Amino acid sequence: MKVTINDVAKLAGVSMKTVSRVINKEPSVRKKTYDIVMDAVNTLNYQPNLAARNLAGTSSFTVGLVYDNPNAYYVIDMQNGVLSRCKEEGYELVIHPCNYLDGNMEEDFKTMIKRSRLAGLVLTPPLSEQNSIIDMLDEMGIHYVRVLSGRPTEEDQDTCIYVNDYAAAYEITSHLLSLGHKSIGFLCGDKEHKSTTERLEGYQAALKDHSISMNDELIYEGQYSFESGVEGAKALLGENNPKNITALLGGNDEMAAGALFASRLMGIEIPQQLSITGFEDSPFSRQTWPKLTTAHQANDVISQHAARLLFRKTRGARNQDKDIITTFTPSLVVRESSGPTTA
Amino acid sequence: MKVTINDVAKLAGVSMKTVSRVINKEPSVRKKTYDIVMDAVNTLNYQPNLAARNLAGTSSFTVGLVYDNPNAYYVIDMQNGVLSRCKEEGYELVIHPCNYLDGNMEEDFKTMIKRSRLAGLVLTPPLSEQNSIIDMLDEMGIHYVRVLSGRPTEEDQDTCIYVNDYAAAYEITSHLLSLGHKSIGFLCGDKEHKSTTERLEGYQAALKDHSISMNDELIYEGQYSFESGVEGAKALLGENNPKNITALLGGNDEMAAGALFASRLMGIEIPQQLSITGFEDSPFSRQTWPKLTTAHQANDVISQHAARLLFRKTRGARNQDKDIITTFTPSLVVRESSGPTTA
DNA sequence: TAGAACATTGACAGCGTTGTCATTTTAACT
DNA sequence: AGTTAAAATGACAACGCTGTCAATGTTCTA
Repeated sequence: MKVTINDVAKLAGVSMKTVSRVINKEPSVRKKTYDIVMDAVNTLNYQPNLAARNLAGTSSFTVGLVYDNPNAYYVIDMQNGVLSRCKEEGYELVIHPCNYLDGNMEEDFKTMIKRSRLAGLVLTPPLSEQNSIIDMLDEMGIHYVRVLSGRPTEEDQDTCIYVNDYAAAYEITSHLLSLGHKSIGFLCGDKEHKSTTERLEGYQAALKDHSISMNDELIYEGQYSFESGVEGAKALLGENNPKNITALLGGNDEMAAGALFASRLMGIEIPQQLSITGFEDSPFSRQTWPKLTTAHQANDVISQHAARLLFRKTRGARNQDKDIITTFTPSLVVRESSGPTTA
Repeated sequence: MKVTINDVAKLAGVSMKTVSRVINKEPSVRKKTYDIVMDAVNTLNYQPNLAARNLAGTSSFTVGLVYDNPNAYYVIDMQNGVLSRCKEEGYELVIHPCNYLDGNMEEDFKTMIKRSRLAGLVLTPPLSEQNSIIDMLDEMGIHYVRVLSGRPTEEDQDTCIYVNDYAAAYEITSHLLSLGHKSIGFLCGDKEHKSTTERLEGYQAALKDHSISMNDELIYEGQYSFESGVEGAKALLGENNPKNITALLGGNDEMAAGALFASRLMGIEIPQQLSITGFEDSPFSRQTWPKLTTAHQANDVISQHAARLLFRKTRGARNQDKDIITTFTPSLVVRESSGPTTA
């Protein structure tokens, strides 16, 4: 019933070490031997036992995905991406949600690592931006790949996957500008997040390039939540929209949805009286009314590349994956929540 | 740096087997010995190595969570619930998203099980309802716990956690009835899902108890998706709402949101002209406008109990967790999408 | 064609636990 | 106190694999 490396070895007529070499794709196995062994592997439908591999080897076959993110869509996408690569490479994934504010994060990490020695970690924002965590991991000698907001200029392409929020925000803002909007509000997330400052700078750069003067009063800092989107829209639009805002950039889809909600309460027609845009293209940007214009962020693809990058680091010479993309730029998706100014 | 069971044994002045007994909470360890060992465990901050335990032991310390569900909120909640129990009990979780239509599910399962022998599986709908899968698992001798839609009458309380959708639908429908609605439409999911028939029967029972005659034309079968909610509302409400529908029961929040969207397109005011209710109380039932009246389903708690049930089965005598709840009834949450009939 | 250099394979220990079974200690009886 | 049963502990192999290093095969050089 249970087939081990020995069974394969016996059937192939080689030592178990040779089978081990084959399944680990080690060099210096004759092509012919390789084929014989693979035949045996296939006829027996052999699956190497992960526990044994992790115990015996110096390297491990489990990777961790660490996140502290309230956005279910985001987490699922990241998870699926990493998982799909793991499956292909025979790794297993242990997920590790955590709460940065908990404080005992360090202990938490250590426990996780002791329990199952890890090949490496995929870190997602906002954890991936926390220097204290990075330092800790470096100190512990743990491999990791960070997914974070940034631009191609930042060249740590061995451990980072960048999401170019700057460019995406620039594009969305340009879209709004080309529609004729001049007074564009920005509902940003909290400034602790790198994505917030990146998106903000993209927004500002676009305005500048279109010779529109900046106005800090058009910027509202929230927390990337639906509620703060509601609050932000109320704050910015005020009683009678004194700032003559005709478009609102949501820091993410949730905030945009919140703004949509608030507009409704205030009796504002979207997009006739106000354009609203989101960010990320999560499923519910398609489930609002009207549907949100947003920037599509391919989280599943991003996380797949993050996993590939991790495997490349982890397995050194055995894996020279060359086609890893390390910078992703979310792309504009125009839907019904944005339109030309009527003014 | 790396502390093993031997280090603990040495410090405690006992054999490693005794330490093993202590960390596994085996009986027949003297209280005094137990304390000494635990002290050593704590001062050394010992964490048993999972790979070694899985390899050496007959039982395993990893559980699997299997799902084929497009709802990110649901999956995350289930995951977190199971994970929190795993953490407490020292288990690790491997998640296994799958696509039932893929066909090669069986192979898939077998591979997963071979790679890391599993203590057991937590199955979520719709997989948990698939008899072919259950049979397969029984045949393979794999422990599992199923989370599925059902009522207390069904008494497989050793392997099943029931979500009483029937009662919840009854309650929601009653809520609508008490508001004065008489012609209530139902946007149900596809009938393949047990939750669909359960919710449908609850709806029908409530109507019956209020002496309202049934009308199959008030029922639209969709797929639990936003889009099918849109379609359903259009179909039911038609050109001029010929059926005089004043309330619409969504099979889940997404369908309700879809119905909300469609109503908007048709210029129908919610809740003045039409009440709409959801099911599940997922985050976006709070992010629609108006917010959805729905039935709160505590998925995280449900999955925690599922995990506990699994552990009880798995560890037999060593674990006699008695406070496991095996039936959960989602509870009505009244928000702004439902109101009295104006007719 | 001998010998060196290199490529390929194998024997065996060891990874950190748990299971088995033997041994020692304690408790419970005459 | 002496015996016996039961409880508590320990010694050691085994889990299925990989790392190390030695052994064998192959190819190349002169």
